[in-house]
Amino acid sequence: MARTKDPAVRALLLERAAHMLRTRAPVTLRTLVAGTGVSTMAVYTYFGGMDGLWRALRQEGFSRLTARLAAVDTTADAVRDLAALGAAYLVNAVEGPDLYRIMFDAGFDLEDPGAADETLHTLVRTVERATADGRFATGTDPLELATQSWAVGHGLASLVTSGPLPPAALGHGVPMLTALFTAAGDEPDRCRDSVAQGWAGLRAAAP
Amino acid sequence: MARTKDPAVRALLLERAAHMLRTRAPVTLRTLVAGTGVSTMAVYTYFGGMDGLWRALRQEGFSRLTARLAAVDTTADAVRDLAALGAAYLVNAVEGPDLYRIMFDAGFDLEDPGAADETLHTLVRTVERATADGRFATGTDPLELATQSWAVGHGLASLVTSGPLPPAALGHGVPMLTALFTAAGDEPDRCRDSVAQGWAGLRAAAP
DNA sequence: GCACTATACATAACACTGCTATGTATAGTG
DNA sequence: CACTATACATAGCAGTGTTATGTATAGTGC
Repeated sequence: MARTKDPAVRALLLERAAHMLRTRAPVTLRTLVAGTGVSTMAVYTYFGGMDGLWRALRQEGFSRLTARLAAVDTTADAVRDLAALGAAYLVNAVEGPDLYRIMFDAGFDLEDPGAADETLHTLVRTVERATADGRFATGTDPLELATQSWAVGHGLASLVTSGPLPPAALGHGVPMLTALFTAAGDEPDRCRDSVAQGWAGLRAAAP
Repeated sequence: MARTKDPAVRALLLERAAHMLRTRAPVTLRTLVAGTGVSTMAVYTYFGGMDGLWRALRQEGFSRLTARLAAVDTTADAVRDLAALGAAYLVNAVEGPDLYRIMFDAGFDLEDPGAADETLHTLVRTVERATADGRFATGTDPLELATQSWAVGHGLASLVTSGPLPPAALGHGVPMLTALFTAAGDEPDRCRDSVAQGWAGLRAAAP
């Protein structure tokens, strides 16, 4: 019926935008398309405008985060895995601070609102596994504990990437998660070990 | 030697900017001065440009936060006070979400970098008091626990004001702080009581 | 008291932003 | 193969923050 869109162009613009964000170059309509050969109109045909580009970029951020969390391997120790997920979350944030910042900007409107839920769901499932293994009290609400773990991760990631806290502050994740999991019923010493192990698998989370 | 600046103009612009932020009106150079009688140049003489205005606005955000925390009354129960400070922090964030968001934007460059430290120091002093009262273990690092409490507060505040979590999620602050303080050595039941009491003084924190 | 000067402030133009109206070439379809 | 809907380029628009220029005025040395 007519010319069809080239998905490669969309991917190129998205990749270039992410790169410019990483190198702290100002991402504007004209600077984005400069050098790519495509015209400014491409942004409108593929994203419907700059707002659409930012939305797609937020989506991209969640996709990368999801991939990061999926790369964390599952072991017999669910509490360890939970800590490993937390560490992976922080690594993702500090490696792409600008992309991470954008993910939580502008009223949080995404192309696919389920993307954030999926991230949270990974945590929920791991909490359920830990509870099934008898690590947490039987009455534990998985969504509640997962949300609290997320808040801890986001709090640290945000304060570090924003500037007020130095990168070393990410280490607070260990005692904080340990406190959270212990309060949920895990045996203190064992919990400390599990969290420490999961935290050590911090490098393994990088693809 | 020459004409002197009128501090009232500066305060007026700052107040108006904060109001426009609160009412979600776009804050731009021209919309800011529109109707005030002053010209666009005023922004440059008083703030050196829009960047300076944003910096001053961030400063204003920290000032209001500091005032909020100072309004929290000190009781004999330091752990209760610590929870009350956390609640006040959250109230401040949800009552002025846009101002709060700005506080942690743009690389965190403030006019007075000590403003954030002062906020944190309020928490540090309260932790020290709780430790002196025998609530926390003697080896407790006040700055460490204060920072962790801040991370909890900021994590919740940020996720709620950004959208992913509903306002009701602020209630997670109770179990989270309880877990943190219990891990620091406080007796679980007593801690729960203290935190609940501090959290109840949530309305009292409003000036 | 007064000329002098440095400063606050207004006006207008500048380069830039995202966006849209218009025109053109082309890929898919009957 | 003609036709049409669509991708895309070009150019102009209103808006942004910033800066150059001019003017009036508040403070200071005499």
